[in-house]
Amino acid sequence: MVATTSLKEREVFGNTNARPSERTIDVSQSIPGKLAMHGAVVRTRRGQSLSLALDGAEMVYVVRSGALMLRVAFPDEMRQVVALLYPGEVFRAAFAPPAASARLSSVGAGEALRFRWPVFSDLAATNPEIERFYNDAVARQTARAAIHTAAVGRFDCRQRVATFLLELALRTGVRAPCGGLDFEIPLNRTDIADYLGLNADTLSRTMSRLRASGLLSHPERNRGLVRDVAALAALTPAARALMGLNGGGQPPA
Amino acid sequence: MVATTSLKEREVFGNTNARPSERTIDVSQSIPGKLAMHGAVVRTRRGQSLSLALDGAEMVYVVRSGALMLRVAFPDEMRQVVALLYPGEVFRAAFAPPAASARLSSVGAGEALRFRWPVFSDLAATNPEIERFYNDAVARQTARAAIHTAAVGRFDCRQRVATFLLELALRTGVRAPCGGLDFEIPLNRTDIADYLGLNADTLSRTMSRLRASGLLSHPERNRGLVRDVAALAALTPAARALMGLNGGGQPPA
DNA sequence: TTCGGGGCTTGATCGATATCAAAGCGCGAC
DNA sequence: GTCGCGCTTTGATATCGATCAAGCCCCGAA
Repeated sequence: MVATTSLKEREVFGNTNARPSERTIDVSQSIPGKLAMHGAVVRTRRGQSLSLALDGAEMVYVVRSGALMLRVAFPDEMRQVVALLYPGEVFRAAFAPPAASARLSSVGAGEALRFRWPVFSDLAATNPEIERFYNDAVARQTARAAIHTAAVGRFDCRQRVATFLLELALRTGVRAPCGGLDFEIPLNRTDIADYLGLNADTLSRTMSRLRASGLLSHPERNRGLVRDVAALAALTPAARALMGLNGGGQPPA
Repeated sequence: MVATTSLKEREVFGNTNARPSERTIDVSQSIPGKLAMHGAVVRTRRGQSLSLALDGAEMVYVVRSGALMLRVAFPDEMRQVVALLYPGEVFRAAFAPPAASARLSSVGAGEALRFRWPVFSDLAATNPEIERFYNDAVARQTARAAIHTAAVGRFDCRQRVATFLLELALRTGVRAPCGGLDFEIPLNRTDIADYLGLNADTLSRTMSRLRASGLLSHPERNRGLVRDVAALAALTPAARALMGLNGGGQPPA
């Protein structure tokens, strides 16, 4: 029930040498301070599952750093990562479909605030700032989900991968010395494939091609560097929509 | 600003001879009565567009009957119907991604309540019943969207079509004399294809095959009859999830 | 009645992506 | 160090669904 008071961004966004102010987006500001006083702080490791219910109560999570991932699974090994939740976004257990083996897990290391829904709901009802935060977060997430659905339903393989990379870069990237964006890729290939509705082999091939064409490089494992963000954006029809949603964070010239 | 008081379901769900009580679901009850006193009633015809903003104010719609459809479009003719909104569901303009040519339109004839978001938001803040209605509707829609995303990303053609038909049947169907479900199909082939992320030709072929196998029949144009709902459900991995979401409405034996 | 048009269906073909299989690589255990 | 395992990459092949094109059905107009 007691919250940590200050959040050290650099710890959780990987040990980049960029100062926080250089991050493309800084949403941590938008999480109302009062929330931290009532929620339990959960520090997550990569892959860790977060429970959707506790003692019969529906749970709510507010992402502070890192990212969460909602995956649903159906019979016959069919899995789909339905959403990636970045800092400032909110997950309520009722967002997960029933009877679909929904699992909420952490992508990389991070931190979230956890509440029981009845408590959170009361907080929102009595505090306009929290109410507004929740409603806005939900709306933003819904809009991002719409883009994701369209990508998965209509884009070809390269467009999907470009969409994913652009989203990650805009969300979590830092300006690299060369002027591009440097970002962590906290998902493994299988998870990315599940997010994009692709086969892992096909995904690997596609990323190899992007690397071969010079659009993408891997300064180190689990890290991506896009030198020419505009060129990457040109590969996905959703570029403008993504930039619009990501707080207009540094639209590449 | 003045609302109609009573809603005649039979008018808007097609002229079936079923009594309302026989409908699989009746969500109209769950819309708080107070909402109707503050919202403008919009009667919609098939294909009619609903504006996302009016005089600079963000709009909200609450579906009372019929259905709404949110479509996004990207360059190169890429369209995706991102969500179908059934009675009792809510749409806020901020749910639509920016710069993605989002369009909210009516599917068939129906009725919706329209609000300005600031007004709706105030109503919710001061009225717990409305607050709860909104939050629950959003959660339910998010869960349905998750299933839809998974279907579009992972299911093959037949599974997608089966999912769509089952969803429609459970949502809007009435028990047919033969024991199956009879329902209106208010979308044309192109719209269904856009919803499922399929080509219209492929969709047509798939539905033909379902018809040939006896699972589906068209008592009349724009109407579907599924005699053996369980057999249809067996075709989609999402059957259990859909039934879970649709208020447990008549899960076929 | 014929005509014309839009939506739907169906067939033939092609291509993108899934699938299967093998090899490469990184990394921790020992 | 070496082994072994899991993740990733790459190649060869199969397949499902998109595309293109023609024909059909329904309906309204003339």
